[in-house]
Amino acid sequence: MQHDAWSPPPVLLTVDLVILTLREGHLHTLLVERGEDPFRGMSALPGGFLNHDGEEILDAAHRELSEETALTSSWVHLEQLGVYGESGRDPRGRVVSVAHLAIAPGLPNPVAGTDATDAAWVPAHAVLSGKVELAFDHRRIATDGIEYARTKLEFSSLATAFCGAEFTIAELQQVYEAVWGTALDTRNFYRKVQAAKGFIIPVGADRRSTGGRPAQLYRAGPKTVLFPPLIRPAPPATEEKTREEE
Amino acid sequence: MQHDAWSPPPVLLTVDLVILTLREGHLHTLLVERGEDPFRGMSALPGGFLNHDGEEILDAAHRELSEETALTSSWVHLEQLGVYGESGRDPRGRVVSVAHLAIAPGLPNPVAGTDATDAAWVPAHAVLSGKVELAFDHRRIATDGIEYARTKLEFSSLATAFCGAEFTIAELQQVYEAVWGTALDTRNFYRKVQAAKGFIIPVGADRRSTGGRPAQLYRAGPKTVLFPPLIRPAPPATEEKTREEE
DNA sequence: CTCTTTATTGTGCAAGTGACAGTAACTGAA
DNA sequence: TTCAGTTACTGTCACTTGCACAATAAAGAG
Repeated sequence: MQHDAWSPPPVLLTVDLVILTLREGHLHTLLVERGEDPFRGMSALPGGFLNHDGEEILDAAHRELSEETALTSSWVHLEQLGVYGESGRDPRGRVVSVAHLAIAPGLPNPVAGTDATDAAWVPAHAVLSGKVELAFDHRRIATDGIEYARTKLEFSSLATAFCGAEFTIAELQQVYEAVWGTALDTRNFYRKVQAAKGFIIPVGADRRSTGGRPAQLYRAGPKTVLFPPLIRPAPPATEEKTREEE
Repeated sequence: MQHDAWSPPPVLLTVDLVILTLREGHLHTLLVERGEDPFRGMSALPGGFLNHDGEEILDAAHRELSEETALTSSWVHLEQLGVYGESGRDPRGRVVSVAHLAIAPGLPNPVAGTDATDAAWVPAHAVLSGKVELAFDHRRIATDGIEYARTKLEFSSLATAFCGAEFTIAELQQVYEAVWGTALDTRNFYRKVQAAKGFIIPVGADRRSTGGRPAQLYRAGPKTVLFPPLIRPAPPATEEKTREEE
């Protein structure tokens, strides 16, 4: 039904990253201060355009990640979140962003990347509550990314991505507590993570010498899907008024 | 680090649809026969380029859906699946596809759309098993979409999207059995769906006059997340040899 | 040796799950 | 009217899983 002269409208593709890590027991995400003109000076998620026509999207995400964090690129979990392509989201024109979720253990202090004058770890709750303003629709992307991570912690071994190669069960529990923002019962947590076969496997004892009994060390197992899952406890019933009908 | 002359490489954006429905108690997906040149004559998922620079991605998906199915666009569940943008996936150049999952009740026979010479419902197992060849990476997209739907049936009220506005529990059970490809115990199914508050709510009796007792009619409730979830039974232990360590 | 700290293992009860059978409400034919 | 046929729904019981809660084990410090 189109004329022969019609050709599809080209769009520009960006890659944006929600990079999560744990710092001082709390969930943080990496934000940069924009040095280029749209929203210059405002906070934003790390990201950028494809470098050239043949660059793979996942490769671009890895590139942006190492530009911002100077990371070895191993030991990071990187995964696609979704597409954000609303027509008005970028004043430069039709820019479609492929959002990614990155998770890594105790990341070093960030370095300023190409398009960013500064980069810093910001507590997740500051983003969720709207305390910090983000450029474009990055607030939405970050919120979606954090919620996605929270859900995925229940059914996958994603939590081990927050830890180093070897970790204790107590450390793993701190990951869950930090990401979910809730306290967990230590005894039940031990039983659950060990019941999920292939989740974590023991290696050798350690003496973290925090003053107590040394903890058994574990490393991530082969299984990526958790069964049984670790169901996140429901938040303290807010307006849980379920109306009885008629 | 780039010169001022550098500009981001433009890409072409397509929208592809995995449209699922139930026909004769089995899961079907809609495939079209391509009438245009890349992969002309081969089966493919319905989809196409953005119409113009300002068209929203979700709107484009709705447009392609109605072009192919002549659907009222209400009563359809439409949701983004993910991005498929490998550089070699389309011989025409850098074409990035935003895959969508569409689910609708008992759809009418399809009509040939713009770029398709023919459209037909194909059993899902024919796609999964590779019995039908698909253009581009559409086999992968369709597989991901079906698996996504199967998983989401467990934790969300997605199954009601396969039914009409009003449905019986037996019909809902047929949805689960068709999508999962397994038989379910009717008594336990009744208990579970009614235990998940807000999943389905009763309206008034009906006489489906299939010869038996009339079935209570229900409509989809407000809750989209199912709790407790309806866990999909594990397939008959194939090579479930869990090795006991040391 | 005792106290403190952290790690790890048990125990009981309530709720959920799965396997299984019986009852209820209609239609249609004898 | 009765009875067979068909479909919709409800009930039970053994078993597993879930969560709340407490006790024990293994270090270091004095």
